[in-house]
Amino acid sequence: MLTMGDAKPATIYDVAARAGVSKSLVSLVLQRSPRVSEQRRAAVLTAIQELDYRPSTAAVSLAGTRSRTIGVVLDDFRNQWFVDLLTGLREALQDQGHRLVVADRFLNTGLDASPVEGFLSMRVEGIVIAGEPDTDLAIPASTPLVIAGGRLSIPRADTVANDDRAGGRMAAQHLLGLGHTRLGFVGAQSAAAVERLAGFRDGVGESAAVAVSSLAGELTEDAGARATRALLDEHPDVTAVFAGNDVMALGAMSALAERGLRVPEDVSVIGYDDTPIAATRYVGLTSIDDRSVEIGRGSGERLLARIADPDIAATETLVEPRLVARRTTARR
Amino acid sequence: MLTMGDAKPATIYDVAARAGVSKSLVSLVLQRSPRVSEQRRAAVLTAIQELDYRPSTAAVSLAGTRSRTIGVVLDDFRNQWFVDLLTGLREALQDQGHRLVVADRFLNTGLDASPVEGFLSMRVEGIVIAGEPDTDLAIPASTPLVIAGGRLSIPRADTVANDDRAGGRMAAQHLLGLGHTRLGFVGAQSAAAVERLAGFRDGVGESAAVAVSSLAGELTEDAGARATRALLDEHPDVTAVFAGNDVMALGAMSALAERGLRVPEDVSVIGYDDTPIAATRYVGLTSIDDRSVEIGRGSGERLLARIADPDIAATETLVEPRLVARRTTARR
DNA sequence: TTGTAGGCGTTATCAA
DNA sequence: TTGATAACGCCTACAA
Repeated sequence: MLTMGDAKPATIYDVAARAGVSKSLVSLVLQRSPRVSEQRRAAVLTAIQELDYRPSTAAVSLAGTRSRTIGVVLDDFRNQWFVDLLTGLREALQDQGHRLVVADRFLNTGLDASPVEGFLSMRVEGIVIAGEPDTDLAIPASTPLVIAGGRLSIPRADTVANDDRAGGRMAAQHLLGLGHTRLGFVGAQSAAAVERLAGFRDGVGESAAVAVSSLAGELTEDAGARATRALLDEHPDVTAVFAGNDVMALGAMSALAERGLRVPEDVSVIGYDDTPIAATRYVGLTSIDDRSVEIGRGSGERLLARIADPDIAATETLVEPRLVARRTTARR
Repeated sequence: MLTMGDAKPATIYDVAARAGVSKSLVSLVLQRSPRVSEQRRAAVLTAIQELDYRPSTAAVSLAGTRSRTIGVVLDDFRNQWFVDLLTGLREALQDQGHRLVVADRFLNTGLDASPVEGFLSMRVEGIVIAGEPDTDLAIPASTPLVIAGGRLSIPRADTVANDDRAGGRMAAQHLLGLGHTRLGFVGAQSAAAVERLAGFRDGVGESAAVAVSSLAGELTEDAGARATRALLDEHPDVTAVFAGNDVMALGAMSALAERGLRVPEDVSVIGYDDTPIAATRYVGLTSIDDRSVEIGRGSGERLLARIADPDIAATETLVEPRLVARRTTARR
């Protein structure tokens, strides 16, 4: 790592002086204006190099008409799905010259009441909320907003989310295709899980029996284990379990192991979200990929559209998920 | 979620006019100056409320002497250890009125050459680099810098990192305490792994035999599996395996399963980093907790000290790790 | 305790 | 194609 000495950051004045031009000229070069002679441009560019000049974002966004900044609110950095979401957002936004600023719900509490407050102070041009938005967030109607991956829809906000119902159907079809006829579902009373179950039932149709064990509360590993134990008590004959998400699927696998049931020889297990844990070879969990990259890209595009024209009608986009077959599901 | 109408953000002028005072007075109230009459303060505060006023961070940092912003560079959002690191950093920094801005190496590429470039443009007061820093990062000597969790030390940067050697010793003592005498290590040629192995050997001393299977390259799950196979081929009698990190430990467990060896009945396994995966009940991996929260807190404190006095000597802080015993290690 | 005025580093609007 | 000059929204002496 090189570390170069530098006392105070150079300003546009320094650059102008060194290049022997006016500050306006420097500004034009910075904005890649074509109406600058090659000669002057070169002079400015080398001055910038020599002085290690970097425009102050504060000054830029204060003087300019737009901040070129998008705020992304994550519910929790621990939920890894945001990684793919960001990838998609990047593709859609930063290539268009927008800067992404991410914060989880707790990042700057104490300074700002909420990450949204902070973003508004930064005069972001738009906000992406990843996941289920807090119901008490106060976002001015004038701020373009898109909910990525959440099911709760806000009047003036675009929504881009995984098609949970379609995912449920895919899980069903996968298991039916493997010859399973006695299926179980373990989940919780969350909006997503409810949709996934609905799709699952839909996909199963009359072809098989579905036993459901759904708990109130969180979709945790522990809940997955408890729900699975209850399921097995009631329906010891199930040969496949669809879990509301990957974490619950892990819990299900623990519970199955406790009963001496092997996965996938005795019971197949399928999760949802295709988290990194599912993708490890040690776990190798068959799962439904919610296509977070796509959700991110779609969210970014919607946001750009709304920034361009704030008055367009809000849309609701559903992204088709994809099944990733691994080691935990097998032919009956 | 409430969404309030608002066309253009209110400025300090609007607030001043509404409260019937000067902008300076408003500014004083914003800075919680005690030299303001209660009466005026109240008037300003209600005006702020009514106008939904929020100071522009751009204007604040441009006009003020300090940006009150710290940049945090993560190598990759997928490495979950940054979550705890941020928790520690928050405790140390944002309570002191500093705003945290996080970026991984790719977040704003295309706009800035690197996240560091972006931070310098924001005129951050300090930078925290999480993990191993890129060797070609150009950071002005005038910017306070601390490397959190990296072993590579930079001349003028403070370093706060996990004591890998101590962690290795702990792993050894744990296994010896459980009665194991034929130990294996699977790792890779990374700085961290080398230290961990050194500590491991140190902790074992003359009490047991250590077989090493260390590959070149990355510390991946797959490498862990390959290294473990090689280890078992050479030393089929090992009863415990210490892996360079949790991901490799997962690979080790896969390889053991392939050979029909049960964990922990036949072979104990211990990882390093105490990642979320290790903490799941399904995996239940005994691991060394590198105390990322502590590293974050320590990094924040060092950074504050360096911001207060840029000329203090750089320090190197080692944080004592902690062993977390779970299901994958058992008495011989 | 409160107000006035200048400046922070840019962009934007005019002239030249 | 270039250069003055006025904003942008706030902080900070300095004055009152």
